Amino acid sequence: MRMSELSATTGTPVPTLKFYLREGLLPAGERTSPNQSQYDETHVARVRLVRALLDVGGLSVAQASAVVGALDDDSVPLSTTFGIAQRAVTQPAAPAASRGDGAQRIAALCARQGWNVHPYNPGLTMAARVIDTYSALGVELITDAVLEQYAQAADLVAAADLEAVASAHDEAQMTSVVVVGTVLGDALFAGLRRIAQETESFRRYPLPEGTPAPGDLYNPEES
Amino acid sequence: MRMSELSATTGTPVPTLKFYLREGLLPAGERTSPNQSQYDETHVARVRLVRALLDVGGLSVAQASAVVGALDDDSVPLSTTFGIAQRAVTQPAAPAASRGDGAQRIAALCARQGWNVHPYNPGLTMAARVIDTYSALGVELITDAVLEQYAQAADLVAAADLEAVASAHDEAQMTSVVVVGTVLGDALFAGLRRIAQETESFRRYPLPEGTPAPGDLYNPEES
DNA sequence: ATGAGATGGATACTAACACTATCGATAGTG
DNA sequence: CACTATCGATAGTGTTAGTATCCATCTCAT
Repeated sequence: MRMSELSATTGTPVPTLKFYLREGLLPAGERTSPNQSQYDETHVARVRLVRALLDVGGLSVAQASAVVGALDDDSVPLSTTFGIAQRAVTQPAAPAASRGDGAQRIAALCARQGWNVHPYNPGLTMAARVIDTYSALGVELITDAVLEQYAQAADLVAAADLEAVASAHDEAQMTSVVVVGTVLGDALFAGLRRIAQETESFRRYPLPEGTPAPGDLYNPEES
Repeated sequence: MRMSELSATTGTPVPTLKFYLREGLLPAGERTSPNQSQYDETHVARVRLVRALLDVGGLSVAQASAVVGALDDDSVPLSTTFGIAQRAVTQPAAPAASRGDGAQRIAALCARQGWNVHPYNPGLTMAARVIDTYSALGVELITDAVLEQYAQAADLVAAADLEAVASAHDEAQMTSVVVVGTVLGDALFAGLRRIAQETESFRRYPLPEGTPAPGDLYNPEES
């Protein structure tokens, strides 16, 4: 398969493919002559993966590059692949930026949940930062009860994630599922959360008669 | 309070504040003369909110602008504020882009979960798109069982979200909690999910003796 | 075999985004 | 009354994610 065919198959312009080659997102094809290369199905899959990470997962090119780098490195045991994928997709927060009690609250939550996690896990910083941000905004409604309910939900999702990983056919697919799932799972859950929020919102606060439905606020002037 | 003091209090440079004023992220102060304005605590809070949306929530300036716009518009009933916040923070996906069965699967999931949601809810598109993306990547491991576990988790989180909203002191704070919670909740859950994933991963796949711990893969050369 | 079109590699350019800097006219302050 | 601060406008900067152009091959249909 030549580059134009790779472009046609994936719907990605040739200059963009060249860009991905330059950035290391896409491995070079097999060179058949000094300026000819052959691409195959793995390249098609890789381009689709990259587009998924960028478009759906919202990663930057640099982050996506780190992710596919982890995918290509099969020397890493599966147990640690999560960490690599997580670190790749989680932007490193300013380390000493959080001077709130977020870190302690998250640590206490981990203890209550029986979570045993490495201190470098980026989720710790991420969650602590959010807690601190709530405090800084004066929103003190994120009680430990709320936090624990989030934690239970996280346990549920993590169990589902690992279940999906476990049902993979081989080690290579497992790794791929881990990496893809880490990124796409965030988006999937965010979408479901929005649906559940709306349902729960109407359950608690039914619209009075005659009030415009929320869908009527859909702004068609944006299109 | 003058602009320099607002800048000092929030740790945001004066030119940036001017930029936020231009972009409508920050309302103008009370003008005391043609070129003097007074700012108050509401401006301090607003700047902190904007920084939280941008830095922690990862929103763009345009998205943050839409969010604070929804905050400022108190003519909207609370029941629909979620929808506005959601639409503001969810990038509109290409509408006809998904030709997979993601939309049907999500619709079926909603039916099973008893979710009653407006068709314009951005979570529907978002989740459907993720499902389609999994399919396009050849990862067929997101079974309905996995999806349902995600949905249960989403219910849990949504209930916690609405619980937090319900405990707000007044309508204004409620709206604020809705908007902030929609954005920060995604980040909070993502962090907790990473922690739960690592815990669950080690539970299922314990490291063999002598294998480097995942934290040892923490790459200090990045700093 | 030969000319139209594609390819690889290099370089340069562009649009969008989030600031950042400068300017000129005025306003408040010691 | 010097001096800094402010407002509003305009312009410039650095980063990101591509696009575009060139050119010396290379391929393939005639």
